[in-house]
Amino acid sequence: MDQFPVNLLTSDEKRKVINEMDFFADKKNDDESKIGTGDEDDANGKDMSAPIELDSNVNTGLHLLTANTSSDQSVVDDGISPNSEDKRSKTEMVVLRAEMERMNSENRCLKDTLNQVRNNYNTLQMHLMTLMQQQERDHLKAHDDNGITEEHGGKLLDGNNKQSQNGNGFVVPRQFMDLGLAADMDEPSLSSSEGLSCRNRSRSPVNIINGLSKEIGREEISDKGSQGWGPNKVPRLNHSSKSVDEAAEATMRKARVSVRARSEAPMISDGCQWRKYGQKMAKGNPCPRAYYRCTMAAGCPVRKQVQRCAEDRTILITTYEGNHNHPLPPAAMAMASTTSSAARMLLSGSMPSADGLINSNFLARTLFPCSSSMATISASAPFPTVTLDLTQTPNPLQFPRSQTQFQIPFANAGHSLPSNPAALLPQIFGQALYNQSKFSGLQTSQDMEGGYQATPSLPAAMQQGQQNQLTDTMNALAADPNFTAALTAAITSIIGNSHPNANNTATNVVATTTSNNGGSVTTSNNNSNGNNKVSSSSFPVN
DNA sequence: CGAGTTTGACCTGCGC
DNA sequence: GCGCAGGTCAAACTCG
Repeated sequence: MDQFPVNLLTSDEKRKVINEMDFFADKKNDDESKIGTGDEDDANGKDMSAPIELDSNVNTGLHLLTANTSSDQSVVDDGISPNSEDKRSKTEMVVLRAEMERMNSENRCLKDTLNQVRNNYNTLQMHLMTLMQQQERDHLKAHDDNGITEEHGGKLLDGNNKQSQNGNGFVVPRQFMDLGLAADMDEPSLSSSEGLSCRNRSRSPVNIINGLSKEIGREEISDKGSQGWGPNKVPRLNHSSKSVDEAAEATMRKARVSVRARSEAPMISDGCQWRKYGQKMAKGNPCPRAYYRCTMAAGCPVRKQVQRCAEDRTILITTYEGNHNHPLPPAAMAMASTTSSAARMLLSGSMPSADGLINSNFLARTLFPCSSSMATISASAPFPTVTLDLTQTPNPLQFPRSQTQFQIPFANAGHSLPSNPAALLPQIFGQALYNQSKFSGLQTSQDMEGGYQATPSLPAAMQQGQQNQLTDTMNALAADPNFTAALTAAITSIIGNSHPNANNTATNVVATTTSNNGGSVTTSNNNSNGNNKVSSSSFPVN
C-alpha cells in the first residue's frame, strides 16, 4: 500500500515521503495487489476501509518488500540494508504517521464534501428562490415591452417545448436558465454584479409573505392560516399577537405538495407517524379522502391527506402541508425536506399570478428535467400546490448521468425506485438544483471554511474545477454502497443525536418493500402504526 | 386500558 | 342569507 513508495526513500527524504505517498499510492497498487494488501485505484470508500488492514500489515509489508522481493526492490534494499533497527522503526513511524495524516485528510475531505453538498444545496435553494422571483419580474417586464425579450425567456417558457441543447450537444434544462438568467448562463460565476444584484434582490421571508398576500389577492396571512391547522385552539383565540414567524409558518402551511404514486397499499410510507383524524367524501371522487396528522411530536402542524385517484384507483394521492416542528429520522426527512423545499419554492414564485403556468413549467423542469409532465403546479387550487407525479416512472437512462447516480443508493435493494417513492424527491430536488449550479456556473462554496479540498496538494485546481470535482466526488460517493449509510449517520448526527422514533421509522422504511413493474410501484407496508388498517378499511379500493 | 380509528356534527369560507 | 364543500372535532368504537 502506501508504505511501498516509502521504502524507496531514505530517512532523510521524509518530507518527500509524505507528499509522494498520496500521488503514487494508486499507481503502485497493481504491484501491491499481488502482495495482498493493495486496493484498486478506486474511490475513497475503499481506502477508508483499508486502514485496519493496513495497520496490521504495515510491518509485514515492509519486511516483505524489503527482504523478499524482486528486482524492483533490490536497489532499495541496497539502500536500506545497512540500516539499524532504529532506522527501520523510524521509517515505519513515518509511514504510520503519514498514513494517519492521509486518513485525516481524507476524513477532512469527506467532511468538507458533505458540508459543501449541504451548503450548496441550501445556497442553491436560496438562489433558486431569488431567480424565480427575478424571472417573474423579467417576464412581467417582457410582457410590458410587448415581447421584445420574449425570445429570450418567453418562448422557452412554453410548456410544450423540449429540452434545449447547448452547443456541446448535451441536454441542458435550458428553460431553467432562460427564465431570466441569460446573464448568469453566459457568465459562469455568481460573483458577477448580476449575480450579486440578483442576490440582493432576494426577499426576506417577511417580504415573501407580504408579496404573496398582494399577489395572491387574498389574505394569506389570515386567521384562517392557523385556524384550521392548529392542533390546539390557542392560535385560534390569539389573533392579534401573531408573530411574523407564525405568519410565515401559516403561509408555508398554505403551500401543499401533492405526491401521486401508484400503490396498492393504502398509504405510502414516508417515515413519519400519522394519526387519522377524519375522513370525508370529496366531491367528484367516489373514494373518501382521509385526513392525517403527524403524531411524532405534540403540536406538529403537519397534516396530510390521502385519497385515491378517481380515474385510476391504483394511484394514491398524498398531499402534505406544513413543516415539522421536531427532529426527523432520515426517512422522514426525505419527504419533509421535499415538502418544505417545494413549498418554499412555490411560495417564492407567486403561483396564483398569471405566471403560474410559467413557474409551473419551470419547477416541473427543475424537478424532472426529462419529463414535462411529472411535476405540475396548480394555480387554480385554493392553495398553491405542487403535484409530483411519480406514476410516470422516468426511464433512469433518460436522466442525466449524475442524476441516475443519485438513485444508486436506493437501488441497492434491486429496485429502480426507492421503497418510499417519495424519498426520491429530495434527491431530485437536490440534483435539479445542483444541475442548475453546474449549468449556470454557480460557485457558492469558495468562501467556505477551509475550502473544498479533494486533493490537498491541488488547491489551485480546486478553484477552477470545483464543480467538476464535486461531481466526481459525489459520483464516487454515490457509487459506494456504504455512502448512504454514512450519509444517513452524518445527517442523523446533525439533526439530532437521538430521536426516539428514528429507529422505529427506519425500521418501517426497511420493512417497506417496493417493486417497480413497468412503472407501477407496488408497496406493501409492514409498518405497525395501524394506518394500514385504517386505510384499507377506509378506501373502497381493491 | 391505551392507542388509534370511525363517523356524525360542527365550523368556516366561498359563490350565488 | 343560504347552501355547498372542505376541513376539523370529539365521542363512540375497535383492537391488541
